[in-house]
Amino acid sequence: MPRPRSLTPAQLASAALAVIDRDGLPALTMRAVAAELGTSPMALYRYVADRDELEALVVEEVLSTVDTAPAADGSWPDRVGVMVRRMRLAVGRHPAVVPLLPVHRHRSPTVLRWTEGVLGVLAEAGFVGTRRVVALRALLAYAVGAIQLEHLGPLSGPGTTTMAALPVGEFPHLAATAADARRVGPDEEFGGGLDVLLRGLAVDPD
Amino acid sequence: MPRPRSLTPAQLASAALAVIDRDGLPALTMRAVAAELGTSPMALYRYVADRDELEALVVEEVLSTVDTAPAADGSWPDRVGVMVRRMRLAVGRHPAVVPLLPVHRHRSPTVLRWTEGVLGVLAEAGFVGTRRVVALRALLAYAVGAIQLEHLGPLSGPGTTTMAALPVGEFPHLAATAADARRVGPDEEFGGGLDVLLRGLAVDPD
DNA sequence: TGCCGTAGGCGTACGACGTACTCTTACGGG
DNA sequence: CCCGTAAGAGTACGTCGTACGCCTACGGCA
Repeated sequence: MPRPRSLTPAQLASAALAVIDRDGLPALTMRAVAAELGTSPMALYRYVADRDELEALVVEEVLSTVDTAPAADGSWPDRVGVMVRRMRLAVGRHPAVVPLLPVHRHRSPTVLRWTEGVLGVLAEAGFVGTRRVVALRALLAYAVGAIQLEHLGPLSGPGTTTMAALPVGEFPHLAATAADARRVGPDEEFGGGLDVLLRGLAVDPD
Repeated sequence: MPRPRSLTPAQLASAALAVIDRDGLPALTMRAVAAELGTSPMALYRYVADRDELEALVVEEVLSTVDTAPAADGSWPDRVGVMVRRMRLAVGRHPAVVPLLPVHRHRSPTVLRWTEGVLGVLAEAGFVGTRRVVALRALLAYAVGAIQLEHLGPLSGPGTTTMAALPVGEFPHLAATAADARRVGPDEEFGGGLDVLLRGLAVDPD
């Protein structure tokens, strides 16, 4: 019988995401999101307990677009590879939220479903017990790390240029590798590393 | 002839690190660091341009303890493994700074020297061109991601317990794997994933 | 020995943040 | 039609980073 709600959590999430995409992560404030929705800052607290919960909503909004069904075709490394790439693609559409992912990852239902999907493929491939735990965590660690590296310090960015200009006497390999790195695109970088990891899983003797 | 400085950047860094270790990362404020040093907040701005630069100082303080000389003995995967583990050990002594690492990593001279060391071993092992770039980035991605996972969402933490209690109907593999995960220690988790990656590099056909 | 220029350190203050508390207001069921 | 309930707005407080300007301690020179 009371007054009905005028907003949905999804509206909150997409307003917050719009702010981030437009003005960057530091611009994500309760006031900015309220303004985006044409409401007052305090009204948001009817929907989220605090700013932290709003961030979690944003993370889930970004991740909710990934297909969590186990990939269907190909060898098991290919199938796992497809699932990891799906996660990367979803994040790539909103690069500015990257720093929020490691912090709120564990609260996301999508991550749970995605993990279940990956584990299903690994299980079919014969991974059990500790070996499956290690495989999953390695894939997760690589995905989290590589996505962050890609957006916080890309090979195409100024860091690489700086390294390429380093004194060759003190940093011979670094200077040479940085020069090489400018010719490696983000897809090649991510896919190359992922392939290395999957190959390692495939030959795992344990 | 002017008045000499009464603090060193190293003193700033270790005071900031003391604050973080004692009260956590959110407690890292200009005011708190100033209090730690018995000075006023604004005095810090004679040494750093802004809070960001203070964070960079903390990161370098933490990383400066890692031995960046190329590991000497063993096969090249063992040698690379030793260097990655050194990085993890240094970070492990100050877990609360983990969220700062991905952001300030590229400014650290220690990271530059460490990278040079790793590249040296990879070069001796025959890695050149794109293949060496991909190998380095994969190692970096794994290290960054695994260290974060370890401290932001450890296998021994509440997240794993929550997953173990998930409805078995909807998440059969996840529930089972989470139960297994409670028996995997952090060293085994990190080392296992690292070994997978190194094995993948060793069989890399390109 | 004394003074003076330089730069270090401090006090004050401002705007923006998250959010606690209180009041007002709009709705839907009797 | 009216009243109970919960939604939303207004106000305000404490904390943050840090801009600005003043005071002061020091080392070199007279």
